[in-house]
Amino acid sequence: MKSLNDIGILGLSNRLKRLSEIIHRQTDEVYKTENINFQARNVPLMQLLNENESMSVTQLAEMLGQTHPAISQMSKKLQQADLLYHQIDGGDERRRMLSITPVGFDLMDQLAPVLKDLQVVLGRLLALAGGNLMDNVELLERQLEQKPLVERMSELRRERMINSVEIIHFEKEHSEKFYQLNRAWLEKYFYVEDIDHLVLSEPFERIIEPGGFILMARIKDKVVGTAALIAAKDGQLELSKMAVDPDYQGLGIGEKWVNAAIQQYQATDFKGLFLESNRRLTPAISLYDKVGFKEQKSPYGKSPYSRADIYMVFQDA
Amino acid sequence: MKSLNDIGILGLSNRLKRLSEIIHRQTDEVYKTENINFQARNVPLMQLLNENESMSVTQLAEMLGQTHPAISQMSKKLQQADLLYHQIDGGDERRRMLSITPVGFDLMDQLAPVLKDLQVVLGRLLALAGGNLMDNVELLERQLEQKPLVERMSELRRERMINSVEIIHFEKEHSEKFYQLNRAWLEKYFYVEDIDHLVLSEPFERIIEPGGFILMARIKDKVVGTAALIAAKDGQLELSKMAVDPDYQGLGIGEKWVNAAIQQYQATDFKGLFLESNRRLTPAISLYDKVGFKEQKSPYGKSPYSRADIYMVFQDA
DNA sequence: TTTATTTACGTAAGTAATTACATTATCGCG
DNA sequence: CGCGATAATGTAATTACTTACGTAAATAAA
Repeated sequence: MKSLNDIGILGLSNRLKRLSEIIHRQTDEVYKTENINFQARNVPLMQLLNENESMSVTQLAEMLGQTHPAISQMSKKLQQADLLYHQIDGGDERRRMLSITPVGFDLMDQLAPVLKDLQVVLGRLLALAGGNLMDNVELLERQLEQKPLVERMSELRRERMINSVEIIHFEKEHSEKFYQLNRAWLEKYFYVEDIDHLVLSEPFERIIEPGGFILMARIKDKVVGTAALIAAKDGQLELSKMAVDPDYQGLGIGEKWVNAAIQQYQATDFKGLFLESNRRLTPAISLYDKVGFKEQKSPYGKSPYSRADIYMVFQDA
Repeated sequence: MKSLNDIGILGLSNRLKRLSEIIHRQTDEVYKTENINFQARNVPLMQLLNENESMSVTQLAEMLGQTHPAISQMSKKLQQADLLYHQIDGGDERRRMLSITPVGFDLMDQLAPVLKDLQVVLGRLLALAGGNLMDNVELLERQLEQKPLVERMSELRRERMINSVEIIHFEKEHSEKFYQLNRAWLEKYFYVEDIDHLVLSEPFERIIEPGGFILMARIKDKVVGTAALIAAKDGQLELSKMAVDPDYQGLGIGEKWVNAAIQQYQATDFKGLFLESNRRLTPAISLYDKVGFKEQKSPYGKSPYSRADIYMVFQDA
């Protein structure tokens, strides 16, 4: 029969809980055999108060990694047992500063040698387990706090998606998709100008025949992006018609995508690569900047596209 | 303010629990964002059934490390949700074999890619944490199962006690204690013979003056054991009058104690060490054997002590 | 075969936490 | 200086377990 071990890491959480409970139960057992009438779960709280004289409920909750109701309820019971008492903080009337009573200190004194011994015993156990279990647990905790699983999951997918992007050359059957993606992009951010319609509806004639290129981005047979390298004056290429399916935006495809266009340019004899864009598209601009496009004054004067207000030239590294 | 970290290993249990809960909560969150209506806590159970077709409640409980009522309750809910069903085992009418329904399999299919991704993400996390967290957790669990904390604690104390035993030479002020310990021992196992009374009441005159030794075992100013090396015929020494305070018996003092006597013998010019005892005292006999005393036929014939029925001679290693 | 013990499972009750909500005090800002 | 936002606490309800106990089937012992 297959065990949870084979099933793997997902049982980790259960495992941790179980180990925690074993330690808990066994520690309780130790106190019992020592004739100390006290539950293990209260010990960390008492220890903190023993070290710190007096602390508020939320402070304790934070340090013990529990919710404040948990501490509130514990403190209530411990106060009933005359082990703790509280005073209202002078500065803040909401705050109840908890402290240990004389009875509580007696208990702690009684507990102290047992705790010391437990420390030794557990220390030895941990040494057996490589010694860094505590650190590892803490590390994991911090990591998960910084970046929760949900986020890590979407990162993984994003990564996978980026890896699965293929760059292919334009074929006749892509014409419609080319038109759709670009039109959708234009309508989202600007409006479709006459010159757009002209170029988009006849990509082969307007871009490829004059010596340019069109690259399509494909993820699992689905075309999700376009980019065109159009032959311009002075033997230069213009990067243009970059559009990505909205469903796949923000996934980091962009960078891979622009780099593919640059490579394509570098494989040709053209002696310059530039693009025109709009300052409003800050994510795009910063991406261009990142891969090596730097802003310059346009040598052409006014662009045929009214939306263009920035001119960037690729600087070979 | 001092944190739980400073307080140390005793917070381990809490830490583990907390980490477990974080993973749990975050995994739940992942399912939610994936629009899978399922709780993380049920996953290991479903996985086991997915791998194994059908299992009984107690089998599942054992493999998942939970109690059978927990599984019973879970299975009830999962059956209500039409994810599981049960059949009564042909061979054993008490046993309810749980299996996944078609609806359940659909869910598992839906879950599968998410689980795979989670596996990857957690795998990376664990790699960060050194990679052997799982093993360490498992190791600790096994260790604690084999030898619980209570036992480890008493081992620690025993160790400490053995270390704190001091061997000192007999002084006049020990006379009374010497008498008491030996008398208590005799009364417990046998009865006090006349010759005992003679020797015990005048230790200095009867043992030390004729060239023998008396060693006392002391733990923190408390004398807890006696042993005498009595000069016998043929230039031999007889180990005798070994008595340990009942409160300190069974703590492993004995061995240290006998070895001290042997060392004392070896520091002298006596050319032989033997003892007489009774076969009923099996723990003592096996201890003597362990440190190097071997049974022989008594060369003296009948011992002056009627309780003696075994004669053992120390064999130098 | 009868009888005692063990095993499989369920139900009830208890526990230690949680979330959700209510209350009151403090803070910050126009 | 008032007034909404935030913070500190408590209480209630919920949850996911646990232990304790009961029942019935299976097994071992007499």
